[in-house]
Amino acid sequence: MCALKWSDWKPLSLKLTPDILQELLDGGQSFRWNRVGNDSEWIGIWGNCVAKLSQADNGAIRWSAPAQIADRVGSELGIYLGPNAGFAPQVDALPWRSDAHLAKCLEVFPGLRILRQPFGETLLCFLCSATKQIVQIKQMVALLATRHGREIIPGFNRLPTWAELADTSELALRSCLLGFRARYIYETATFLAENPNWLTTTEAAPYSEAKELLCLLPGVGEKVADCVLLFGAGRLEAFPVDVWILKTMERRYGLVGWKPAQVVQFGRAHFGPLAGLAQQYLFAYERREARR
DNA sequence: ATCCAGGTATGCA
DNA sequence: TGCATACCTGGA
Repeated sequence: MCALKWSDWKPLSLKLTPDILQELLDGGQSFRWNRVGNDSEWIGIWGNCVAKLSQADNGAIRWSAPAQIADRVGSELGIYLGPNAGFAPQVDALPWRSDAHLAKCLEVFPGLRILRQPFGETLLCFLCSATKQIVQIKQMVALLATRHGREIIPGFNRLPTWAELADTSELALRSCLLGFRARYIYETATFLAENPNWLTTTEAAPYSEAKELLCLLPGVGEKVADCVLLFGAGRLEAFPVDVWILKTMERRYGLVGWKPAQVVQFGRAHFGPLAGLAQQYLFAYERREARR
């Protein structure tokens, strides 16, 4: 066995505080980033990519990847992390001038962005997410990769493709800690195996049509569909409403007793076509308050 | 021990 | 259309 060779560290035009980097990588958008040791280094897997991020004291972030795939990872990382300039123009277009709470959230998490993850695996991850905490979702996803995904480089597996999942069984999936989600994932896999272009078509469809299509899949409701479109297709108009956003809307916006569907309407009307970006800041803020 | 977790589908008024 | 309940199971 030979030790894995990593490429030299290269700079990213990304600079964040450590806690905002954590919020970005491990705050519920993605589920395959972990700290290396106990310090300022992270290792993550997405698609066929493996990368390490390292943060200097001034917040500047560098990346490295296994030498033999470093070129590819380098260019994919640029897509994954979003535009070099970040989301500054989009953030500025949010209604923070007339919304003091939103302004506060933007101020507390400067530089927070929306990841652009592979569509199919974002769907898989959020099918795992129903009534589970991030830690547990990460366990499920890790088991899926270990048991059913192919090796990218020694020690690192990608997630199984939908075709590969269709070749497993509901029972095999249940043993990946999935519980009742196993049936959803298996049935979705069966459907996608019979409709090979479905995901590609859906990803390319206009937002509302894509959302309707996703909601046809077993286990996919409004919330999951919006997460998949926001984190896996860059659709910033998607406004996922989970318990945290419900709580935020109740506590900060006075929408006591509103149901998720009503909050979705409110969000789109109040925050506009980039509502999903606002959602991420509100979400991060509410969770931080809860931990205090 | 017991309770809950970033929902969704289903059954019943 | 609206509301309650079941669904799995590892952690807190």
